[in-house]
Amino acid sequence: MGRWQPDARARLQEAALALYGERGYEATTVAEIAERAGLTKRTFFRYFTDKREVLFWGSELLEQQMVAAIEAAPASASALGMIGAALDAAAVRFEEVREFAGPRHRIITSSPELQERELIKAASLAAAMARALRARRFGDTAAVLAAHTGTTVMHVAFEQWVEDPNQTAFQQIARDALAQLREIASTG
Amino acid sequence: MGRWQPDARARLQEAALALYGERGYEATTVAEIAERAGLTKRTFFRYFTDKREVLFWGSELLEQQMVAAIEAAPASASALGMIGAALDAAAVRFEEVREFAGPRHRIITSSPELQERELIKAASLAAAMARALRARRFGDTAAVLAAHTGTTVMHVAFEQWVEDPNQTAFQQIARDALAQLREIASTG
DNA sequence: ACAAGTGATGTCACCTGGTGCCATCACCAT
DNA sequence: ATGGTGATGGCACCAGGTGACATCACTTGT
Repeated sequence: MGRWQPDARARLQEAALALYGERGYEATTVAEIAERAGLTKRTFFRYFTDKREVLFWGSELLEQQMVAAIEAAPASASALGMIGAALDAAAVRFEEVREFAGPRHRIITSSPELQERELIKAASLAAAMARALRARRFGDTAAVLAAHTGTTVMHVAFEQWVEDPNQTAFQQIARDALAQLREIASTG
Repeated sequence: MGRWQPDARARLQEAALALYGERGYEATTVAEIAERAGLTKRTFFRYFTDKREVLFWGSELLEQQMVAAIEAAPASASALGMIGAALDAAAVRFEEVREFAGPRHRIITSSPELQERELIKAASLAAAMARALRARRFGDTAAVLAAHTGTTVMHVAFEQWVEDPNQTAFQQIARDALAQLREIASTG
């Protein structure tokens, strides 16, 4: 056994998720989170750049996997086809963390500050996918539009998925949403 | 003449825009902004809820005008057609403030904190447009997707517009972008 | 004309998020 | 033993943000 309790980061995440859920995000203090994890405020800020970031650890991984899906898509695929592949990749990740998705989503929804952070993560994801699409030889505007469309579809699908009593697979919900988008874009 | 200098809000906005531009957003203190406007930190926070909001005054107006455009669109229009009408309305507003658009945009681009705020304003706008589309009898998912697509197109067009040496009209750039979206959504 | 009221501002104390700097302390390599 | 090394604690400090109260010029009712 090491000289400190292991997994300080994970302990901080758990403590934060619990306290944010119990008292609300704003009513929770960083000092309280740290104390619950057996650490100090100062140490909290060594693991997370701010009070919000503790809820968004792992978003780079999702980004990487979705980008990888675009890079691996067949050359014959359209821009939105590649976005579909990226959404399939996201589905895998989401199903892995389904257990925490609900509480985490409710916390984020309850705080504008946290929604802002979620939005900028989505924007970062969109930018990464846009770069990947450009690398697949799509035009600049087309790449950006398709990428942002992808995150929009992802969010719409996510909200349906996280509140779905039937536990429908994310992949299916996302595919339906993407199909609906194609429909409204081509109609009229 | 009143007992206080008039237009406190406008003075604070000007001071903030100037200081953010000169020293950068993070290096500027609310107390400095207030001092430059001949006021106090406390008064700044009576006009703006936080240090970021001073750059986003008037976003509700844009929202209202775009929503109004959707409400006024012909019943025969498609969802994206109504979004197009909303973008035309946005174009009017943007041309009015073209003078400040460039500096303001550069400041926002330079700070993640400000980008977060801009993103949540866009999300609010999208939600408002989605409500308007639902009122026009579009389905839930279609309304949300079309609305978010609209803000995406708006942002893509805005970036091209604000940096365009030819001063092309926003309306034209936005219409082109929307047409491109329709293309990528229908191809493949 | 005088008193009471009103509304924008100032003042002050305070809390919390966030950071820089240095101390500590267990373990590890030589 | 001796000297790193790396995660942590402690402390001082700044800035954003808020609540409570004071001020002060002008307005309104009588």
